[in-house]
Amino acid sequence: MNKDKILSNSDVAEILYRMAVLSQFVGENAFVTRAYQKAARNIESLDSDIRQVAVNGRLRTIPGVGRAIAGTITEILKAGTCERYEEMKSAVPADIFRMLGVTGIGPKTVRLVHENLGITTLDELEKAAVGHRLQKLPGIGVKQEKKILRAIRRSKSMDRRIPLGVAIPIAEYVVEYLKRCPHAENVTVTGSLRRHRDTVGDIDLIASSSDPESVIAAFTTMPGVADVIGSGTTKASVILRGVQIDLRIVDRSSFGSLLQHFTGSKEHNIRLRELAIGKGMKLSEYGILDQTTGTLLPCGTEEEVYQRLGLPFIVPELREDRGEIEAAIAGTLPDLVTLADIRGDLHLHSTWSDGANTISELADAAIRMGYGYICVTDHSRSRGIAGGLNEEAIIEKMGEIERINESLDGFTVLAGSEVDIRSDGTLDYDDYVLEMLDIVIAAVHSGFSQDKRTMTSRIVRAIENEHVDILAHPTGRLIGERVGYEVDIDRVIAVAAETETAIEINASQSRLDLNDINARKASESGVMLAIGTDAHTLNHLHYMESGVHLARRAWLEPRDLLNTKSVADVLRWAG
DNA sequence: GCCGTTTTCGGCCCGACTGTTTTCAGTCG
Repeated sequence: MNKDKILSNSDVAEILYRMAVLSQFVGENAFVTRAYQKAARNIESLDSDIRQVAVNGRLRTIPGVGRAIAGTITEILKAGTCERYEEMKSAVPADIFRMLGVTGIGPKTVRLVHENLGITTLDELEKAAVGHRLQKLPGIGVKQEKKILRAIRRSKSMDRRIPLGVAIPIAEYVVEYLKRCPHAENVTVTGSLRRHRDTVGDIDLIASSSDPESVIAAFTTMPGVADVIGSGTTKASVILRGVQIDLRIVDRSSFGSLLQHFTGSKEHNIRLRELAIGKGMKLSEYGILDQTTGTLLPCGTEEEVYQRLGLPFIVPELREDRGEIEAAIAGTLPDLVTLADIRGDLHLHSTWSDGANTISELADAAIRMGYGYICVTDHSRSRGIAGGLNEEAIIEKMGEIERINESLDGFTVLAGSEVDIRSDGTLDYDDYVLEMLDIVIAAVHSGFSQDKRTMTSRIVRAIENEHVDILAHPTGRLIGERVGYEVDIDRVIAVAAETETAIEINASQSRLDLNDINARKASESGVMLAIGTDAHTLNHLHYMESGVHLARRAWLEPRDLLNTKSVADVLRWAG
């Protein structure tokens, strides 16, 4: 790591996560690993800047940070690394993180092949498996060697995380298929997909059945299954269209317990189990065991699980151990926004630029969705490739919007634009044009390779323009395609709070930008958020649902979002 | 390595599957 780099919370967390991995390898006990992970997670979701916390001497007020880790953090902030980290790194194979990234290969296996065969990279491990050198090692046989080889080849051909646009249709296909099995009941999506994370690692499904084996058999022989990774009497995993799908089956009486368990997150469940122990209970996917009487109480519903632990129900989107359990205990869980609270869509493209539908068609669709308004935000003049409008065209477009509004009752089309932020931070229209528009969305669409400092001041300059109402897709990421430009998002959030500029939650399944953590940070900093679908065709309007789920993961309530307000209030807000 | 209205030492979430060392370790979620 560059010594001169200013470290963020996530940089520090990243090193601690790596230390957690390395600690497993150098033979520390498992609780050391957990301690590093816990500290890393709490630093990652910390509201304040870790540098400031360190300066104030308050590192040990962070949960999971004790004397040793506080010292480690201080060292990292000063030097960009720490002695213990470097020491552990030098004792392990160079390619350790890639090897451990392969499902089925853990620290014990890596250590075994390193010590016995001198293997340091994933490619060497693959070669050793091909040359049948692994099966001679203690604890590894012919089957284990084959399994490792298959896992390596699979991981090389697979993306690590899958965008929702890919995962959701696959999940729907499998659920529909299983529902047609005569013995499958309650087929339900769980895991990170049910928590509505922006990407998922695999797809987790559960079901109940009086004949689990027939359901497992149907699952593993389902059309499209490319590989069966494992198959037991209650659980199986397959690969379908390059995605791993896990199915787990239990008795109907403990369905709620199972649903809760497999929805996760793992961290949330660990906290719940710790809480259960404190109350003399033991929580598992089968139910809650009363330690004093030794009786197991299976929970038929998820609500029952939380109720028995003395907690209000916690919705799946919040189950990340980011303070939801403390809030549940204190009775301060947020009253989260729902799709029904959304009254309009503020980011749409029409045939005036690169959209597929006319303004009237967009308005009709929005009316059918129960909205009170939309804001049509076609591209500005520099986006030639996307049909960006020059000044004359945008004024003509405003005339059309006026005519459409005259024909509508109880619904309003707002005139907006998604205006390019030029590379120097100026906007793509003169102020007199911006002033005429109801809503101005500013967005970066070019010059992605600018360095962090330049990009940050470019965006800051744009949102300091008094006509800019919303900053669109603030990091520019495209899930699975590009990571986004370098930007100091904390600085952008701070300036947005000062200038009262809203920040967009772009609901497009390939963007979902801001993400949940930053959206929550922005809201806590006093920034208004606005969910926009960035729709280019009518079916994109339904991305609003993904945007709402993201907002819920960011702990947002209706009042935190611009597009839960009436059109009059939106216009008043935009000034 | 962290933590404490049971504990400053002795705990730390729970269970399934797989393969192999025939009673259990490694890995995963």
